[in-house]
Amino acid sequence: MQLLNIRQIPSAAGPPRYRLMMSDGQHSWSSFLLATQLNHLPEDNLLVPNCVCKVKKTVTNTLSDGRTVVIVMDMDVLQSADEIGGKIGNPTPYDKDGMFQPSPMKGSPSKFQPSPMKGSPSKFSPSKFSPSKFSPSKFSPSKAGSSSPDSSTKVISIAQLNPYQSKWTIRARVTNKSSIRNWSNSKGEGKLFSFEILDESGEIRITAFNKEVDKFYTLVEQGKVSRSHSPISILTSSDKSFLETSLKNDKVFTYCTSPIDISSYITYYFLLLTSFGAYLSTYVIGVCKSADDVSRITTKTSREVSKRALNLIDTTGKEVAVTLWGEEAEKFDASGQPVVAVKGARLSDFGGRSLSALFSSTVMVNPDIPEAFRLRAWFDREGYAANSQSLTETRSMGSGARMNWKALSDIKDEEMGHGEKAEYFSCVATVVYTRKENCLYPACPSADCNKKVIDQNNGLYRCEKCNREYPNFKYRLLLSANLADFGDNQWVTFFQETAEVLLGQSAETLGELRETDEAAFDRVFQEANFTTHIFKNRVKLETYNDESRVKVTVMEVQPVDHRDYSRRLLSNIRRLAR
DNA sequence: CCCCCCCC
Repeated sequence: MQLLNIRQIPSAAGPPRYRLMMSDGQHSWSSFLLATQLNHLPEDNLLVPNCVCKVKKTVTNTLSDGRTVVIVMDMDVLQSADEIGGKIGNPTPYDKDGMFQPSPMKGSPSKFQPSPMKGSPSKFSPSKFSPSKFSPSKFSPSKAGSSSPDSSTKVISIAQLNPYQSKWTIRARVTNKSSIRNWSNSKGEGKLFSFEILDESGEIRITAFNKEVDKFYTLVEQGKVSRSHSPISILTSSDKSFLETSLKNDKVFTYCTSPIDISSYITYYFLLLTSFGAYLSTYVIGVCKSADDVSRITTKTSREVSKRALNLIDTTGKEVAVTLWGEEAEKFDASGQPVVAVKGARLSDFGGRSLSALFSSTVMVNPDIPEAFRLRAWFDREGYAANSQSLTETRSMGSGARMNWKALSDIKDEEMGHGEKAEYFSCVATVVYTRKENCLYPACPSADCNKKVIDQNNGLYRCEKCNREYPNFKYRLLLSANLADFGDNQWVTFFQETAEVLLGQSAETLGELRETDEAAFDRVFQEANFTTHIFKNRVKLETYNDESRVKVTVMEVQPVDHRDYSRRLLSNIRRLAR
């Protein structure tokens, strides 16, 4: 097995894990290595991309979503990376900016089986990994002029690119090479071409300007021919943008002699698991649980553009907002909660963590890849009901996204509202009684005062709060009603706005009806009876004259999404059946 | 160094 890629999987609980991408030249597979097992590898500093490993012991776990995870319990490193990749890599441990911290050398050479091919044993002596080797001076720009990929260069995957590593090597395959383009503007003129490189973790665009066009254009053309699984190695320094990095004159661009198979498609990682760390470019796949309506915004340069945010959720229970732009935002159809894969979205820190699709991003709806089918199955079975934790905080969330679903019996059983603060919950319930008597009261007509006015019986109405009399009043609703669900019933109060939604009439209309057409007035209440809604409520224990009672106020009335409701019920059944 | 992708 050849180790193609190693990356640490952050986890809140339990030991850190490393995700290994292995290949035997024909197929590749991924597995996990527990950090505790790393310590059992005497030469774990050699466990770097491109090394050859012998996997000796594995255990297999089946996750709740049906996926099988292979955990490597014991393995040997048989060949170092530089023996395989020739000039590409050396057995260099990742530094702190990589994912992988070398543990102190415990040098048990007996376990390490040196390759019979070549390479002096001294190469693997502890001194090779002495701290001085990784001192900052080694990575200083002055050293960057070196024309061959020196041994200090880390071989990393594209997805591991981050702004804190100054020097790295990527083994990748060239795709999408452009032709040479000339430009001319106020800042000057020149020529450029760009191409993309791809490895098992991701893609990145590289641009060459002017002199570098002359130097690299032909070379990269050859890289394109290497589609037949002969990846190239690129050594370059990072510049400020990792999404589009450029080739520098003094950097080397060579071919890899080893027959490593880098496939032509991208593996979509379930990056929602993490908070994305330092990654700038992301490859995510998730179920589009919800999406905003498309909206038009005006940019700083006063251009109008369409945007739409999607909320993607994955099996980790994490959720993240991805913003689409322009035509992509307009034509996106969120119906049916499709699986969406986004290639190369930019990570933004808006709302904590959010993603923004770029010009160069690809958005795929229901892509034909195994991960998409797994996600679909997971979501339809249980994911829809998962209480996802969003990495993106938006203002509209708060009460909106987080539903505290309760049955009416829970109000008593859980003594809701007995604490210092009011509690909020949502329920699906049916109106079984509306108390139409005294549901309307004459209120102060001034804008923000809703105080009940006193009829002075002289055509004037007095407001105690405003301390003045008015020739008119406005009707306001204060409706008492009884809600029931399968287990209990509960008296609740609707104020103006929620009562109007429930009754489907404005307070003003109702006031008129009550005076002019009592039958029609009654009908409004009859029609509201035995209707079922989602009610969002506030519960608080209130005390009047030594008597305490729980008061439930309806804050919002919404129609029932039966699909969502049914799924939640099914999920509850499954949970309770365990 | 070209293009750039935006807003809350």
